[in-house]
Amino acid sequence: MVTRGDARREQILYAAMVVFADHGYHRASLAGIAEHVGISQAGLLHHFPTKPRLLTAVLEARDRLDREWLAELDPDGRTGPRLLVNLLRLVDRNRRLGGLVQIYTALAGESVTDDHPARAWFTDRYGRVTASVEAGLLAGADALRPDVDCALLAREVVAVMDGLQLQWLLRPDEVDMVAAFRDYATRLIRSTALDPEPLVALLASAVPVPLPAHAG
Amino acid sequence: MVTRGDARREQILYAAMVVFADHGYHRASLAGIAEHVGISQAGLLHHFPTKPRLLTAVLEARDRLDREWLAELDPDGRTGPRLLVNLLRLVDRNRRLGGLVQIYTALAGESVTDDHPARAWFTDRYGRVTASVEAGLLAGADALRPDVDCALLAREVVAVMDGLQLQWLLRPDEVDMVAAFRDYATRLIRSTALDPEPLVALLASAVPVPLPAHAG
DNA sequence: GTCTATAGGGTGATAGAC
DNA sequence: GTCTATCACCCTATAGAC
Repeated sequence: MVTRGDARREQILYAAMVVFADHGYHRASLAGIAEHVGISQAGLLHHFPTKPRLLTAVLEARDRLDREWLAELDPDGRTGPRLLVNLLRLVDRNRRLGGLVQIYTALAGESVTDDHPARAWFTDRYGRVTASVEAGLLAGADALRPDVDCALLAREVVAVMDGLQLQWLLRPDEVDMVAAFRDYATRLIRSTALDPEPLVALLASAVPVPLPAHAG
Repeated sequence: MVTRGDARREQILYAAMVVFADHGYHRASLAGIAEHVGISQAGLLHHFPTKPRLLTAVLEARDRLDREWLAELDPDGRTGPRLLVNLLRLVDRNRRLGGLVQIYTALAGESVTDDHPARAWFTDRYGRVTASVEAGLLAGADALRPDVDCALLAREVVAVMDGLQLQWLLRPDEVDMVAAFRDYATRLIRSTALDPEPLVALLASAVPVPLPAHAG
């Protein structure tokens, strides 16, 4: 539950999300974030005492958002190859959200450096995300060919989503992540599911309007 | 050709590669790089007048290294699905190189932010890399099923390599990128090549000693 | 809860001696 | 080519008034 007194905090969190996405963590300044909110830098520090703690709060807020999206995307707890249909919808959602997704790519890349304050969080998050995808695959494993390695496959699926996102952020108008992921997921289903064609059809119609590859 | 007078420059380039990889671009300091070389910060600036120009030089040096590796990996200009065997070798090489690969992930993530000095370079590089993979696939397209979209597939392959690398950098001892990429490439060949099994066998023996997934 | 003022640290780049 | 010294800047965080 969110009390009324947290309104300013949420303003700051949102502004910090935007500024971290635009400049990364180390280049973002507290003064810049405070300016977005319309307060002074010292005023900001009243709500979040240090910069790393602001970052932590931002990442936790993103976590909550992610959980809401996943719950909304996957109300029936769909498993096995059908999971890919939900992930395709997630890719499409990320595309429409634009800059707010950038924070992951910008911070994840930055975080691989030695003692980055977000490193533990990302290490953790990848563990949870891949484990969750793996669990989804395992739960529907009876619809998959028996030689599928769900652990390796989970890492692969997450890797494809991240890698496409990086290419898309660098060239949004030339890279169609939805088309690329649909192509990937279709081939993946055909090579791992026991009864692929119904799922392939679902995938083809999962995201309402497939965009042309080079839309202006 | 490299003249003897460039020795110091190369020392600096190497040190910069290491420090950028460890800390990213913005957190790396010229003084820190200079210390690795054993000279002063002002001494460094005699060879590279500004920090962005040092970064550019580092990226260009990595480019040259990459080209040498690719030439060595692919002496016969192998194309089509066989390209994947060479890429698996590249993944293995990256694993063994450790920190020197990190510079790509660290800088690529950082570069998606608005006006990062490496952004244009990465945008360019992804264009070249995906185009080169696509060209390789197209050149061997007669060994592929006719419905394969080489452009989308090229982006996908690059995405898998990048995404796995990020996961591996965050948890080097838990993520086996070679195994994951081999698994991916095997499935990909089976679902796209007209005569997959010889290539699958090649893939299975391509990297001498497959590591156990959770080696200590 | 928000402000101004400032301490205290680090940075990229320049000037000029050797 | 390399150094020391220094400038000018930006940053996080604190102190204390309102």
